[in-house]
Amino acid sequence: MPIDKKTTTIQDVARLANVSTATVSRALSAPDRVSETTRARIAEAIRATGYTLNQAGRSLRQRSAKTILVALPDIRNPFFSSILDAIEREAAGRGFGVLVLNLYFGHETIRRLQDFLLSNRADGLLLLDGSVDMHMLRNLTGAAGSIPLVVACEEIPNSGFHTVLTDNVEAADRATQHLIDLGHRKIGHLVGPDHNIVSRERLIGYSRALARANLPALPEWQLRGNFDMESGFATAARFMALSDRPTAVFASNDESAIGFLSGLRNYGMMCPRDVSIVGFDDLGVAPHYAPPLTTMRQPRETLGRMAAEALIDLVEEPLSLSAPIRIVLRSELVVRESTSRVASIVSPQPEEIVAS
Amino acid sequence: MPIDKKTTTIQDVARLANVSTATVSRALSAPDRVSETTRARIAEAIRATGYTLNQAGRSLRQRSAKTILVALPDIRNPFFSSILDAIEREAAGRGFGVLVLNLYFGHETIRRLQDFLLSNRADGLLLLDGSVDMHMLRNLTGAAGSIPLVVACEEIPNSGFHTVLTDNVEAADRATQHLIDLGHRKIGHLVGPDHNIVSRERLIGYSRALARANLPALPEWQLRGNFDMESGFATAARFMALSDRPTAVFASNDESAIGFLSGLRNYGMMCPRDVSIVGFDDLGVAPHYAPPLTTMRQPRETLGRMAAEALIDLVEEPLSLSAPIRIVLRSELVVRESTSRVASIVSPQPEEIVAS
DNA sequence: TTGGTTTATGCAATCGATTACACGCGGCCA
DNA sequence: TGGCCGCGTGTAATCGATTGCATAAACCAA
Repeated sequence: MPIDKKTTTIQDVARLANVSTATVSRALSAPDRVSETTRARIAEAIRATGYTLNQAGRSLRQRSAKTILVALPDIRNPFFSSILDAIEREAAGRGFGVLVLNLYFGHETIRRLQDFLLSNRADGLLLLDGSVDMHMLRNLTGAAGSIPLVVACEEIPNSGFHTVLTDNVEAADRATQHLIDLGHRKIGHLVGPDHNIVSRERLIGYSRALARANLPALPEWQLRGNFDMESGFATAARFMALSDRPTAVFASNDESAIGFLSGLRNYGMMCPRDVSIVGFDDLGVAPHYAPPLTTMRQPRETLGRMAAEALIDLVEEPLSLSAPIRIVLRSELVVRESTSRVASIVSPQPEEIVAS
Repeated sequence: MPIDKKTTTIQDVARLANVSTATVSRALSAPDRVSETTRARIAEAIRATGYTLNQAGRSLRQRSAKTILVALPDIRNPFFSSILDAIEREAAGRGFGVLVLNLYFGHETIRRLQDFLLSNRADGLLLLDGSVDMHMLRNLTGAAGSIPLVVACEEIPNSGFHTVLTDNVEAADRATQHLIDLGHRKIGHLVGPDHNIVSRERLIGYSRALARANLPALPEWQLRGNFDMESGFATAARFMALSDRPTAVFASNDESAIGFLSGLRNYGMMCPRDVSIVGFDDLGVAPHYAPPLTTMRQPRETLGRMAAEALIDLVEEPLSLSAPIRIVLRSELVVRESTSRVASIVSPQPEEIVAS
């Protein structure tokens, strides 16, 4: 029960154990350089004083904070938060702390990023967003002696940064192919935000699958959205307004798929009876939605873990001047009930109900 | 474009501006104690050298890290992650960093908490979990000169800690009352984990509403679960096995409600036709579920923000030896389509389909 | 003009831990 | 026996910023 008025320092331990502070320090960070008996005496003194190391002192001297900075566009998004979770676990296992930073963009955010990195509060940056300006990043991490950086989830093309991601083109292709395999010939796509790399890649994969199967790729079947439920919901109205409607839709993520289905219900459209839909991400709710969602599952935990691993490796072993790391993970198609074989040609038309 | 081989320190700035380091330091932290002209010279020197402050140095001297530690049971849970989001915003606005820590419990976790707090890496603890041992916490934060602590979301009864939460009993009462108002007389409850305070409080609110309305409170209508979708799903089977089934259910959170509904569908039960259900939390998916979920919306953003505010106030103004802060927020009932008036006495029974 | 106050700045100690260098000692080999 | 090695330890400098105290200059009131 060491209730200390003032913090106990390494000095206190040294005094009690009758050694110098240097020896105490060594006993902690390089135990084999200290004799058995001294080590025991120090251990006892530490217990007696209730000493805990002051990280600020160590950081100052060693120029490392045992902390990584994770910058992400939206913590609330379950996709990111589960990656963050995996990152935290990995970091914890290796004795690193995790600072989180919301990226809203604008100058303020960049300044904050800079502050954290250049002020020795974090030893490396794990970036879960590809839309940060590449040159700015290079300036930031290149300055002040090369701060380790790993970009995860999204890619910054031609940047040469270390990257851990999934192959979105290939996965989108496979998702679309699944619909093709079910006999669908008219396949739409809920596109993500314009500027977003991931959304562009998924569009490419979708187009590639259609092209390979010689299927029509009508521009009006590419319904633009924003990766969130609200925009998926809004998209449903535009979908219903189409004169020639797809029988299946590949949504660029689960959230937009869910919003879309929610919107379609207001028109009396049933999934998969009237429209098959395949999503992306396999959110927690996907297996319990109505209907359970067919979706591409990204290995989120693996992704977060490997990204954290890579970053911490870089932090601990800064000698890596070799080629940039590039880890590409494979997503897995999870077939549930939101996709089915295309209905016979003369399927019953849904009642046309006005949206609420 | 200050590409620095070695970090630039306050010394470099001082040299260039022809002043002492003391003056540079003051120019940064107490600008009004430095003359107009000197300040300008220093500002210029800072720009020229690309100086950024070394937080480790400052922390060491000032014994404060400008960082708070947020400890939570599960980052992936959208409920927590949106609170975390609000916390981060508030902290960012006040110049504080946010360290996150997953609590898995067991000795390891406690040790990590301790490390962070006692090592000067964090100035205060924001705890989003009521199940941490109170005495241990008091030891931790009481030792080493009183580390500020705010408990949010959940309460640690009789602990006297500063707390920000919602009134779960009252909200659960109101949710149940909503079902009563719709004419339901047989109302079940998906109970959360036993040891969890929140889940206990919601059970109390449920019971209170039933008692007030003189409605039966059969023990077998309290279906135990775990706050997650899987357990909600599993609960559906037990529900179906009941000889006398409730016509409405108050679920202790949205996730279990969703899992439960998902399970019920396998038995051909329709919501709200056969069972009305009200959830808790208003997760993002709630308005877009099928059916859209009636639920109690907790003011998550407000809660996170206020908790962060309170904690940072305490960190910055440690003189508060007054009464513990206690902020109780009110939740809001959001009525959607998962609840409806009770069906007429002789409602058509659902086909009994075997669960898949 | 004088004594006192304010303002702007510098000097140097300090925060707590790490680590380069040095030293003493025992053992080993030639 | 002398020289060398390596182990265990201590001494003291160091990391970068802050701050108590001192001082000089400027200002003001009498």
